[in-house]
Amino acid sequence: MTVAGTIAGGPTRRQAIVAAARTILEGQGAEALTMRRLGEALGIRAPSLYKHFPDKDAIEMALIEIGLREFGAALAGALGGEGEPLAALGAAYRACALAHPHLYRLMNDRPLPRDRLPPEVEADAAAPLMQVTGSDVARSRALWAFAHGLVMLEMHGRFPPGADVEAAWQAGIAAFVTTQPSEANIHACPASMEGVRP
Amino acid sequence: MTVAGTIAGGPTRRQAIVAAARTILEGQGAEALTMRRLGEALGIRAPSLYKHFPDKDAIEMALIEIGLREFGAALAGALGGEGEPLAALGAAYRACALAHPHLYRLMNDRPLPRDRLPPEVEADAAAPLMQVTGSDVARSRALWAFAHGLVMLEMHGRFPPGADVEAAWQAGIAAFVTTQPSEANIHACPASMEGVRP
DNA sequence: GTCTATATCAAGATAGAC
DNA sequence: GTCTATCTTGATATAGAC
Repeated sequence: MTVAGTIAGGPTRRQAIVAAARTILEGQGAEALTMRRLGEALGIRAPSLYKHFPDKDAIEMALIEIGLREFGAALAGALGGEGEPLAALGAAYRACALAHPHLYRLMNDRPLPRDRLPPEVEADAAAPLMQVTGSDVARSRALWAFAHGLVMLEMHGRFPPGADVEAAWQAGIAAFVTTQPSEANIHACPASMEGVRP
Repeated sequence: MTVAGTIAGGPTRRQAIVAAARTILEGQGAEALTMRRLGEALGIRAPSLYKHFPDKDAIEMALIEIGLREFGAALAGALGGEGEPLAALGAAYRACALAHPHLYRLMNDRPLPRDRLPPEVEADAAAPLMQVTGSDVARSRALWAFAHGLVMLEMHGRFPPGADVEAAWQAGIAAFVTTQPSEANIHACPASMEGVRP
């Protein structure tokens, strides 16, 4: 009964490969994640990796899946505390993205190959964004766009040195808070939300 | 008196190269813009290009400069008409970006090498974003982030097929309109705005 | 200003032995 | 499951002749 990655007794070879891939990605960026370097980090040759993954994309997809799960969990956790939910969500989004910029870009700054991803992963990651708007899809998408755009601009250094990025976050969050449809909806979670993604 | 690109009598060789580079970029994407293909499009060999530009980056910078000028002009034009300025600006931003997605990404989805760009170009392109908020820098940055984020998500197909992206634009624009500091400021253009970029 | 020839480097992936 | 050897492809850029 050795289903890959599900039993105790040390990490699977696959898991070790994914862990090493993540270290390279987060430390040196997506361009540095090559099959040769990945093999080197594991003490094996690049061709050996193909005994565990069919191609490089499969390794990247494993990273994307992990990233989406962690990111979604962090956002969900931010909604658990007290304080303005929108502000808390925004702060968590920013902190999480900036803490893992290369992983964030791998997840969110390119087309998502949905057919190579377990079906619930994407919607689960997006659930907190739906929750905070009371499942107002258009507002969730607008909010996601704001957060994603600000994170990307900040990552790429598109604001002048010394710019008050925090003030920009507050200005945007304030805009979305002010137009909230109703307080009552904020924590509502209709059954129809399952499977919905922004 | 044949200053490059400033006199009548047909395009400079440099200009022809940039024009061909733009055609490739817009038609096939940034990855397709290689020195070999660019030479091929012009009927010459790749090494000959180095007689006109020091390296590939210089050609890309020329494209970025053109793109920023055109984009800024389009945004400024959108503010000239009647109707809600924020809505007009948003619509122009989206239309312009989606009409030239590869050029847009070259301009906005990566770090901007400011030292290889004439100093006024970036601020000029951003001026309409400053104008529409009455030079509220934080709000301008938040607005830019929203527009940039939504455009990027749409370009990458991050919304489900059939998603109402237009509704997301309206939801975001509505949020920013509602929190406008004051109607009077919208068309104000203080002298201190020159050189300011979001 | 264009050419040919070449340097340099690096990527993903496969074949087949062990 | 790992290895070596190799295929295939493609990139930027330079040297030097014409």
